[in-house]
Amino acid sequence: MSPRERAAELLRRSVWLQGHGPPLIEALLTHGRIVHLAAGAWAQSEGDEQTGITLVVEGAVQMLCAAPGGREVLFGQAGPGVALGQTLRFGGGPRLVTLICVEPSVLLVVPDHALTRIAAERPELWQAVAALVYLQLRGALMIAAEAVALPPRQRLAARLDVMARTGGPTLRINQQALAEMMGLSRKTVNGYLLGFQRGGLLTLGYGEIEVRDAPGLRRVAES
Amino acid sequence: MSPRERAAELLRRSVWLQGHGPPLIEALLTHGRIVHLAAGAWAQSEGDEQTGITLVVEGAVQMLCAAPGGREVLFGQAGPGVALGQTLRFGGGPRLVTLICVEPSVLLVVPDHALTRIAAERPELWQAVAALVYLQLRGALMIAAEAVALPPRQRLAARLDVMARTGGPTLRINQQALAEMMGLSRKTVNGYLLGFQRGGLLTLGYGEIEVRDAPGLRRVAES
DNA sequence: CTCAGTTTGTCACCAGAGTTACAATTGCGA
DNA sequence: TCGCAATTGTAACTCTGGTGACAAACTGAG
Repeated sequence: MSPRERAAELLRRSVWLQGHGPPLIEALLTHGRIVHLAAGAWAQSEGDEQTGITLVVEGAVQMLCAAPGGREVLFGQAGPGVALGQTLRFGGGPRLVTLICVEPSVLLVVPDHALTRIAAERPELWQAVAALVYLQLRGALMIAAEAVALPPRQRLAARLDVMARTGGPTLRINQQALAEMMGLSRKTVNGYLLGFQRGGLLTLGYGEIEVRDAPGLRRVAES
Repeated sequence: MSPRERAAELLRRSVWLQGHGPPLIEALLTHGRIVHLAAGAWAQSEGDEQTGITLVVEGAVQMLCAAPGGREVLFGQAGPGVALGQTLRFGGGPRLVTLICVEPSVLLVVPDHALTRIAAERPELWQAVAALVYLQLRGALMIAAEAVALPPRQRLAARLDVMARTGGPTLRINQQALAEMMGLSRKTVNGYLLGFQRGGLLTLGYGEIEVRDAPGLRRVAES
């Protein structure tokens, strides 16, 4: 299946485009651009390409966010089907989210100017964009709520549960990256993971985690 | 000044409505509803009123978010001018954000069905909604990034700086609530606040904090 | 097959935040 | 004016997680 067909399929399944029919999908594919990137590559190169909608078609990208002190903090990892919307129109400042490929990846990029062009004849596009951004807001709020409300062990369990639900039971992430995005040390994360494995909730591999009992993880998170 | 005039003024100043002119503001005021609420009252009562756009016109509301385990966690406090957009259209589940008045407040509530009605003749409304949600996303991401990247002291300083910038230098919040939304104990927060006060960064009062040196707080956050 | 680089598993030590409890202060209403 | 409730300031103790360092296991390229 060609990347374009794969992207069309992912867009058809996406929640934020539900109810808008094929024409909008067709427009996004026509005005957008398919880009192939190597592992370690920045997703947004330069120019106005850095704002708009980005859809992960194949591979996986890490999402980083600028924090005070000029630090970039890892806060998530996205696989095929995940879409990100961002814009620089408000407040200026540095880019909100940075994407870095963790493996060779294929992305569909629809820059801001392309969105404007599509919206000229299909104003309902903005409703879909609002829906997309709202879904991201939900995710970000959940992360923030977990971070302030849950102790480390529960937080880790909750995050693994979310990742397993959105990207399948096999998580391709190493413990170093996982620790970074939880705000914990690798040692601590490793300790809890081994505990979860002893409890049969998951299986640890080299650079991957196989979730075996998602409800069990949720129970840990809620305890 | 009447609440309606005050709301109109706040909407005119709002970033997310920039570039859309008075007609949209007029429509929001016409189809929306001004509600007066006592301290401690829930902002969203029931029905579909609970989704749509809510603008704080006077007073202050606490924003709570559902976390795993059925807990509601406080993650912010909003004063006049702050707008919140939410919807239940995607993914169902419980409401994303709950608003509770901390003092007698006046809100402008524009429910989902009113938005739909406005958009019927002004499709550009959805662009404004997308912008509003995007601003909220930015805020939520900053909170999440701070929570995972900064140690407690820096995190507190960063948050105080943000609050002072969005709501003026006089923060009307008690240390208990502040501790809750930072995920720290009151004792810890109290200790750092006293330290900041000794350094001349702020002044502590009964149930309020007067920020005197926002750049100083930012320096602490980035250290 | 071999080797270099990456990832995981483990240790001892220590700084720092949580907990519980109580006293002092402030604001508000009777 | 006088209490009552809310809020702030403070203490001793416990315990969890961070740090730095190292060995073992695994992967992939040559």
